[in-house]
Amino acid sequence: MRERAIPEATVARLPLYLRSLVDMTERGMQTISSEGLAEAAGVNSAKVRKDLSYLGSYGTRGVGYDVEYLIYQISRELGLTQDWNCVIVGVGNLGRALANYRGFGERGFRVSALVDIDETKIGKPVDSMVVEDFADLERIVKEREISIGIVATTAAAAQDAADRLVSAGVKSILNFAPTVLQVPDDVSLRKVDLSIELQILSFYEQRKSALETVRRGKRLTASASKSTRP
Amino acid sequence: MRERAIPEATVARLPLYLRSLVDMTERGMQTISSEGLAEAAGVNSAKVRKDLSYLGSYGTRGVGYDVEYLIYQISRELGLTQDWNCVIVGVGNLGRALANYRGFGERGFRVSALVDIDETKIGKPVDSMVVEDFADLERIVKEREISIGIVATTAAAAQDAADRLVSAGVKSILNFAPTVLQVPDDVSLRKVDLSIELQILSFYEQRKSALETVRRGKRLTASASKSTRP
DNA sequence: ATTTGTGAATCGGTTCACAGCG
DNA sequence: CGCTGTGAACCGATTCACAAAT
Repeated sequence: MRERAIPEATVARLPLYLRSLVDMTERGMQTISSEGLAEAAGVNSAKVRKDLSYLGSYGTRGVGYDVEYLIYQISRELGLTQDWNCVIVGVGNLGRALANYRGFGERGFRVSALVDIDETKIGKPVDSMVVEDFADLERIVKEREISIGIVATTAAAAQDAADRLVSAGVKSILNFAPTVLQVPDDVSLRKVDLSIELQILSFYEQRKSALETVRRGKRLTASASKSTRP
Repeated sequence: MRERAIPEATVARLPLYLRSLVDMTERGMQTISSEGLAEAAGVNSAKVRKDLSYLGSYGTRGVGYDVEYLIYQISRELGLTQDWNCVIVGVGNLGRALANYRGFGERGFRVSALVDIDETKIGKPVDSMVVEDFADLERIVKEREISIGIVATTAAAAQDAADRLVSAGVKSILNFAPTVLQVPDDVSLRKVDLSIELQILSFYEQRKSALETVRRGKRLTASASKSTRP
């Protein structure tokens, strides 16, 4: 390999490899095979080899990958050799939990500001920080060189939060609010949506229960569903 | 269409459509085109039509989809016509925030138990519940017919939490701990990993900064990276 | 002998484009 | 005429399988 453009699917797995590799150094391992790394990361070894080949030829045939060196290369590729300043917008239950969450400072993400619109929260301390006014977002982003915005507002407030982050120049947003956000093409947006994850689990769980019911011979009334066509 | 096997990618989007549709009824809309639903859900209309076609032919050509009817069909497909009991394992910052999170009871997910190993937490109230002993997990799962386990422990404790959930008969697990969990094939596992999401954003953010630097003519020292090969 | 790196085959999912239907 | 439903074409990602390297 050589030359740019790492597939998105690969980018999404690199942090997983990185975590496994860090665990491995902690257990004193010097080298690791694609097979071993695959097992630790919960993927298969062909995927590991192909993914790593996009970064360069960093393995040694017959031996495997040097753990330390691979950590360095993946970190560099992911931009983790520098720290990133983040702002959490919305200091409710979730915002507070995120602010308190140790171990995402762990990989160079620093929560540099907490903002909210609620006047009763502004000025109050949360985890050795003080909640600031959402109205000051632009200034805060510029002064503290914030590059990542974490949206932890209600669904209703989330689009406004995102718009303000974007106009303050933030180009990376992580959305925890249960709503679809619109952002310009040059802004990266990822979402974490608890209730969607639960609904996906529900789908497969239901399918399992249905299967179980059939297996017990209880016979599902297959289409007692045609009900109320409008 | 007809006959089973809805693609995974489609299953993952159904909750998104459902949410948009619910918003639409609240705004009094009776019917919606694939184009309109696509816009609301942040996807394209071909995808909407193909996805919905896996559920059946629920649209009307020349008109669109009946909002209420589609809500019913998607809910049924996702297994949301019944309630699901959940247990949160690990009552730290995150576990507490999840316990307090209103609006995932909203779609029929009921937090029926909070458990932890920490004796100083057991017996204490959290959001109108009392933290129970992790040791009693099997009994609690059986008694309350819990089908979904939410792992909000530390990385170190997560595999044990998952193992115990599995042996208690739980077949759906949502993992918030920053570690890869091993579960049997018949158990559905989904994960929410804050720090991985941030690392993915970091990758694209870095790429943007690099591009910006080049654009300013500052020329990136392209491979000042071959550094410390081992 | 072992394990990487990678073309080639394959798979799942997306998008196109239009026939079919209201 | 408008919008759905769907084959067909396409595309990105996964897996296979093996030659190359040590």
